[in-house]
Amino acid sequence: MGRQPCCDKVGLKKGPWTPEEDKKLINFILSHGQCCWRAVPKLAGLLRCGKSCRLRWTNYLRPDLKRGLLSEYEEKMVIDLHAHLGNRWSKIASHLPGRTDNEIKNHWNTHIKKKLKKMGIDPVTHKPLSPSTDLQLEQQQKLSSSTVEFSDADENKENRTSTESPISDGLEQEKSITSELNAIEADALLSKSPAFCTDEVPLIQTHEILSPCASSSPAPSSSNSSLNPDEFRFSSMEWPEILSLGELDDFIRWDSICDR
DNA sequence: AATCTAGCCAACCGCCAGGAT
DNA sequence: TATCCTGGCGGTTGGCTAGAT
Repeated sequence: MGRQPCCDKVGLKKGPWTPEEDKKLINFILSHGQCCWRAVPKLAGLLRCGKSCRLRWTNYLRPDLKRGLLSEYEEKMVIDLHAHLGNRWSKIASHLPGRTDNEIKNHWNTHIKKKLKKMGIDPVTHKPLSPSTDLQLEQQQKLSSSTVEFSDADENKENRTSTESPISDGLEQEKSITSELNAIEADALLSKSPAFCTDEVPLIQTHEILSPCASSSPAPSSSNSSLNPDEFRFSSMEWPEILSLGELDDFIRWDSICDR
């Protein structure tokens, strides 16, 4: 038979997280890494669903998250990626280090959509909304000239919409996009880093968080739960408020937790 | 100063794929 | 092989805040 249910949802707290709850969750993840989200709330002393804990961690508490608005470059990346991948926010987020799918989704819905509409571009299809005026054409040219180019993918761009083709094209296209983007991102991020919204620099760099044993692994993306606990162990680091909370020794290792 | 409105964003909900039993 | 659970994903909601009246 299968496993036990994630949570019974009875008597569980919902709504905004309190600082206390955050502390408990951070404490727990710091000392045990990410594993068995179902067990986290119980062992961390939280009246929350495991799912809620995972979401809180990945979208808000993860130390490698960037804060603040998306930079102009990140915004362009999002637009280009959306044109190719559609509403696959997690895929898009995986190309933007330190950004979460939720954050990108929100930013798309609240800022980028409006921006594109203003420019006469359909945010869904990435095509002109109506017969373009000179102004709209000019704006579109500006946008396209400043966006990240996809050599192969762009050739077919005209014939498809974000909702149909990018998804239906399947994994092959995504792979090519991904490999192109990796190269593009590396260059672009490096070359732009001096002006890369300095107030959005992550509070803590990934390499400062992960212990040497995990150094061969890439920085955790929005979905890094596949890491085994030994690969995802925090090194001793400064984390105001958190490390002073104590109680860490009271927890047991994930190995034994997961066996239960 | 009080009320209303719109925008933003954190969090929830429901579905799905993959894995465990 | 069938059943069930987990983790992940995208869509949606609701509360908070700032600006307008």
